[in-house]
Amino acid sequence: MSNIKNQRRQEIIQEALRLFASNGFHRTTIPDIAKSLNMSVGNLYNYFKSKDILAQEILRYISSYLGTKLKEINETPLSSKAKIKQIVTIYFQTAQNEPEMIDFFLRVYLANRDVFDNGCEGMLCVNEFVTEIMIFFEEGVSNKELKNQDFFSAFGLFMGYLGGMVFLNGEKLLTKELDEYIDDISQNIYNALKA
Amino acid sequence: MSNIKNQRRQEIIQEALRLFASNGFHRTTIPDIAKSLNMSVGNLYNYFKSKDILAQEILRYISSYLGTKLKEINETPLSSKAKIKQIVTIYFQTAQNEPEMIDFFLRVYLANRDVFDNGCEGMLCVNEFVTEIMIFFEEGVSNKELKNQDFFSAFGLFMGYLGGMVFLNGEKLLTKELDEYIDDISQNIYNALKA
Amino acid sequence: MSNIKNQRRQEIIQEALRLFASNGFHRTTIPDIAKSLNMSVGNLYNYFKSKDILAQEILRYISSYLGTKLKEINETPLSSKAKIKQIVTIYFQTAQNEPEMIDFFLRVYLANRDVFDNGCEGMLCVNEFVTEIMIFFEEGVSNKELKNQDFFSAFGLFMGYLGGMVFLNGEKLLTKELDEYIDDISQNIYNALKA
Amino acid sequence: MSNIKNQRRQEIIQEALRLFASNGFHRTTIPDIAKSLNMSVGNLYNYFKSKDILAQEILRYISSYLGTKLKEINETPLSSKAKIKQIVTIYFQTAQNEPEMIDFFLRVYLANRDVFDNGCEGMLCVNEFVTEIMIFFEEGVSNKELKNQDFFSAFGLFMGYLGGMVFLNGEKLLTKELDEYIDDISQNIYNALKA
DNA sequence: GATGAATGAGCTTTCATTCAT
DNA sequence: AATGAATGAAAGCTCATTCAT
Repeated sequence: MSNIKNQRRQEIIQEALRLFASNGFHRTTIPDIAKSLNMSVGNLYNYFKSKDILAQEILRYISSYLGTKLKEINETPLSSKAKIKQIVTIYFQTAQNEPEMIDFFLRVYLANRDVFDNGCEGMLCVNEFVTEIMIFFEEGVSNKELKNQDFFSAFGLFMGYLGGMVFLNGEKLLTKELDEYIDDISQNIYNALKA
Repeated sequence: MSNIKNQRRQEIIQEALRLFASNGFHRTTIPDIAKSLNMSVGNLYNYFKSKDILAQEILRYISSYLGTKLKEINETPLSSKAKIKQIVTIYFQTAQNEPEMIDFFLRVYLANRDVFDNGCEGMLCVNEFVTEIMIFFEEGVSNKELKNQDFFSAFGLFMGYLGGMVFLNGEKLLTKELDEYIDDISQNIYNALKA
Repeated sequence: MSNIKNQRRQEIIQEALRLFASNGFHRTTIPDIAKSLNMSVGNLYNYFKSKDILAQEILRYISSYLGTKLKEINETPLSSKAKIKQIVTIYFQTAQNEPEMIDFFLRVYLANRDVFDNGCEGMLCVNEFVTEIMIFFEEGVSNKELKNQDFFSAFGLFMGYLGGMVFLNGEKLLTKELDEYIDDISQNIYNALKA
Repeated sequence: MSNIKNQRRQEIIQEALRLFASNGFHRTTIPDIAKSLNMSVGNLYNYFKSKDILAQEILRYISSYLGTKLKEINETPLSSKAKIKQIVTIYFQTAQNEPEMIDFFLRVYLANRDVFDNGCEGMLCVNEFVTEIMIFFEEGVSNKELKNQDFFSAFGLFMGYLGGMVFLNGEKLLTKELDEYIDDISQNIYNALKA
């Protein structure tokens, strides 16, 4: 694929991500996306052959984006406790600065399972991201900083907790800014997971 | 409203809940629901005057159902630690036996905010449920069993964590049955919240 | 028909008239009318066997009501010029005090010809009213006060002109109150028709 | 907008006008219009984004069409009396040859005020037409051919009278052809308005 | 690659009318 | 006479996708 086409694909992914995240999958139409990009509907289909496939590519993009950030954390020599705080920080920062990424998880991925049925089964499209959480966890366990338990007990805690907070924030139910919760929440997670 | 009509309303709520939970809000049509109930579309509208309002009533129903269960737990003289385990148990049992309740939260409520905009703002429709969590938490704090912190830090942990586990279960990613996670997860939550 | 039933019929006619006149024929539903009368839909159908027939009865009612008023004028020994002024006055007073009568003509009768096709063909249902205009006109002609011309040239002038003014008034386009136009318009009509 | 698309819009306007005028607004459905044009429903919505807006565009079209004809009359050096006859002639000719224009006024515009509420308030969409009547009237007054009176007294006479005649004609109540009334009616109007 | 008119199935919602009670 | 739940056809409108240019 030509470089220029590849770049256009990236632009589409980012704009569609923004729209899906703020309006939901079914309320965002292909014509909406095309118009937002000053592009014709027909041409959009030259880049992604269906709406579902576009959503799947977006999921991969997010997973890759967040995976990369987590990888940087994993590559530092910090303690598990410090890494937890870093992860929470990254997550909340992303939720504040590029809220579309987390919102896409909550509003599109979580809610429209059938869209991802053919192409993103299991963890196919969120692999990069999950892998880094797994690396973080297993290193903590082998260092004896973290308690040895089923990975998904830990993964569910991380992802559910952080997602839940972002949801509450989106609903304007929180009494403080999201980042003011970083300390409490990091501590809670650490307490839950520590050896 | 006549008793018989009220009972029919309940039947509609339960059937619609089942369908929304398994197919999502936008992929469940009013004709689908009507057909599932052997009822005409027009008559369905005699009971609920729009699809959104039907979804809102379902949300109230779930909140009331779960709120009642939590209330029973709150009224026992158990320690906070024991109550946490009870709550996790109730939640996972519900997820296994009546999965539509939890799925509705994840697939409909969480993801289609606009549906609930007019009528369920803030916590209007989930009030009963949230209130019980709040009571549980504040009693634990005043007993000095739980650490005093922002309520939403605790609420997000509970709801996000449990919801996250149910999601992973629904995705068939868990390696064990959901109820086999009860001990680990209760312990993690307790560790996170204890004084 | 029993007296009591007849009275209920009159109440229905008047309420339905009010609703049809202010919302139009198609935007007024049978359930709307029933609710407005604290009556069940089914029972309404015991009085009028279809929506169209209800509208036709209303038309007869209006024609009779206005016909009676015109008859009183015709029975006075006034000059044609004075009668014209009386007719204009009656019409505008009705438009101001019971606007539903004139509005029904404009919004329902004029616009939904098919509703009146079977049952009110020709002048079948507006007979009383038209007859009085005819009597007025022919007396004027035989007195030599009015010019002898095709009756409909005169009838169209009366009805079109007055209806047009009420429409303009309803659109809030008039710069004065409707009754302030009485003198000008009576004079114009007289000038148009006089011998 | 491309030329071809613009032309298609015109075709839609003309066909929808025909249907609305003969069946009324509510009894003419979008599928009816689309079928009449050998066009899909969806595509019709690419041209006009709602049924109401389509009706509003039709109103503008008629106002412009008739306004243009009146303008030609106004631009001749005829006396007011002669102009009145011309206007009546044009109106009745239009009613005979393109009856849909006048019928639309009577059956759609007059009777379905809510359809025109958002977009055609006041005289917004009939401006071209009304303006020419106003020019005719004011020139007559300033020439001293016509009596100086409130414009709407004159406007209501013109429009109401002519509309009323067309209605009677549509009801097949007239004993002569519409154009045989031209002389009488022109004379009546002139008598009503002359100085 | 790019355009956008065109399709048509399918959506939510409405409502005149019926009928068992 | 009275009720109102039930019917079901049909309305206005949407949108993923295609295809001739």
